[in-house]
Parts: sequence; structure tokens; C-alpha cells
Amino acid sequence: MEKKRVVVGMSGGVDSAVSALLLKEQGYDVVGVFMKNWDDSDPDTDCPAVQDYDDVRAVCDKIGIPYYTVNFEKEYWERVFSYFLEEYKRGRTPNPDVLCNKEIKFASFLDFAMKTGADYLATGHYVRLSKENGTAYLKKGLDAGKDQSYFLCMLSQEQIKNAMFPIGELQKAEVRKIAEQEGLSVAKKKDSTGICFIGERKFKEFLQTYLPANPGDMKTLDGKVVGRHDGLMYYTLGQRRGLDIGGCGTGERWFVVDKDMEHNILVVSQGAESELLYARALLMSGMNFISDGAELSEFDCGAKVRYRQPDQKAHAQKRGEGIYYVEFAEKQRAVTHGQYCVLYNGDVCMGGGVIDKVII
RNA sequence: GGCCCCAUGGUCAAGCGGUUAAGACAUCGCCCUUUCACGGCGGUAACAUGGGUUCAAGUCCCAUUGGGGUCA
Repeated sequence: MEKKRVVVGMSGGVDSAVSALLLKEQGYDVVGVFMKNWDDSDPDTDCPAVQDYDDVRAVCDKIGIPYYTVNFEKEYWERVFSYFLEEYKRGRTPNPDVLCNKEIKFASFLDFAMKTGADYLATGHYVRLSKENGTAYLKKGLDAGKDQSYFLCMLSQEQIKNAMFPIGELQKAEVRKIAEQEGLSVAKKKDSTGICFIGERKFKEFLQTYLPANPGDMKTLDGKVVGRHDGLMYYTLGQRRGLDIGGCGTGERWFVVDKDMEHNILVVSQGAESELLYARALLMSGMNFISDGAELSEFDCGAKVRYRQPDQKAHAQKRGEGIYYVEFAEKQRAVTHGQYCVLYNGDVCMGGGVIDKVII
């Protein structure tokens, strides 16, 4: 019997390395592919992509699989980064990584893999896939602390049909242990964070290189000026750091609670328990159902408004094409326009949409 | 101008003759984290200046300077 061929998206981290290793051990014809999607030729800092690729090479050599590189910088810029900037310009807070999965990893990259004759595309995401009656379901990773289904909420049946997630059943600690036992050089490599393919940045500075400053006042809800801001796009709802207001009022911390785009005012409030920080419902658009759900006009579900947030008990109501009203059993802190609201049915990730309206 | 208050880190603010000069917020770093955030843990940082009194002064006295108030 012909071996099935799997292309594994290799980032240079442990998770994808172990994914490739496990597939190889399971007898697949495995090919490692490193994606380069961001031009890091800026000479300011060391280029981590070089190190990552070196790690991919070392790992692939170790487990004995071929490896290649693909470059989707152009696609990434056009389909992820430009949207990212547009959203920030509108004063919203986008999640580029959700889009990256939808538009790059499970689109351009998937196409590439299939064209090279692969039967499957594998990644090191902590999620699981199950199939029932020909329908594929995306399920949470078994390691509750690492579950990354949130980031894959916008994928379609087509996109996950031929996907494999070899480490979805594992705990992070097990993954590292396997890597260590097999002598993979990345066994103890620190997990990477920051925007996928771009990496860790001082975020405000990073944005400032693309979006010009536009200073204005920081005010409380009743109009009292308490400081200055550099531009509404540099702040997100619920943010505390970087406000630079200290010592006044009750002495508690200050948080961003709203952005008045029209008047260029950053609305802030003092105290972590400020009512203004909590929303009871939201309206989202572009809702994507990975498997079932589109046929329902309303349903109970779990919901996350940010990655790694525990599921919140919620009720969703269809309000239009792809438009859903999600009401929470308990008020949610810092629900933010532009972020994704992802719905769950137990362990199954139903899909998600973009938050457009926050209802306090 | 006369008189009266006030003066501690970036900000607010403890201190009441002997302290390693609190704390909060801000800021910085680390941790957490494939978004942005939240959060956790640490660090930097101050007695306006000059004279006295006293064994000893952020603490008492006097001047100067800088704020604020008040009176014709």
C-alpha cells in the first residue's frame, strides 16, 4: 500500500517538530515545510526567522525527512497585514493570527501542499479533529491550557478536511518530553509568542511604524481630562499599561473603556471593577460555522472573547446573514471590537465571528 | 506690599527628634501568552536650598526660593 504523504508546517518550535516526528513514526511520508511570511530585513534586531529555519533543518535531519521553504510574504501582506492595519485605523483591535490561519496556513499553504501531491496538511496546533457522517469537527486540544481552537475558528470544512493535528491529544509537557527523548534540539526551546510570523515586538512602537500618531485627550466618562494619548489606534479596550496616569483619584488603576473616534478621545475609567469594562452581550458579523450550527436560529453555547479565556456560558441568536447576538450569563470584561468571539459546543469549536458591537 | 498656610520619588501620600524614609498609581524588567490585552512577581526612584538647635533632624527654629490663601 502506498504511503500517504503529509506536509507539516514547521515553525521551528517544539510543537510542529513533534508533530512531524509522530507522523513519521506512524508511517507517513512526511515532508517538513517552513513558511516565511514576513520580511524581516529591518536591520534593527536579530532575525529570528533564520534561527527558526536552522531549527527546522536540524529537526528534519534528525527525524529523517526532507524539508523545504515557501514564501508567502506577499499573500500575508495582502490578505492579513493590510486588513490588520485597516482595522487598527478604524480604532478596532484585530486578531491577525485568526486570519493568518484562514488565509495563509489553511489557504495558500494548503494549496501549495496539495499541489506537491500531499494527502494531508499537518500543523502543531493543540486541537483535535473528528469526523462523523462525513463532517469534520474541530475540537479543543486536550491540554486545556494550550487549546488553540480559538485561532482556527474561521476555517471551513474544506480547509480542515485534510488536516492533521498530531499533538492535539497531548499535554504540552508530554510534547516536550517526547522531543527530549528523541533528541530534538528544540526540546527546550522557548515557545514563541507575538503575532505569528512577525514575532514579539514592542507593540506600540511596531504599530507606530505603520500608523502615524494622532494625539488627543484622555477623559473620564464625565468629561474630565486626565491625560493625553498618542493615537486611539495604539490602545485597546481594557488596557491599563501605557496610560501614564498615576496618583490621582482613588489611587486605583486606570483602564481604557472606550474610544471616541469622532472626537479622538480615549475614554478611561478608574478601578478594575468599573462597570464600563463589562459587557453583557455583543453583536458579531461574518460568523463562520466549521461544521454544524448555521441552520440554528438560536442556541446555547460556550463562548470565548479572547484566546485562553475559559468558556463562558452564553446564548447566541441569529440576527441576519452571519450576524449573531451573543448574550452572556455573566458579564464579560473588555469585550473588544475587531476581536473574535468563538463559540463552542462542549469540546467542539463551532466557529466564530468578528465582534462589531459591544453591549454594556 | 502686610499677614497666614504649604514644600517627601513621575503623581498622590505616610511619617510627628533615633525608620533599611511606608503604601498606592505611573514607569521599567521578568513570568504568563502564537493577536491585542488582562493578570502574577520583582526593580528603579524622594525628604526644595542655606543656616541654626540637639548626642541625634524629613521631623524643631530662622532665612531664601517656589506654590496657595487672605487683607487694604
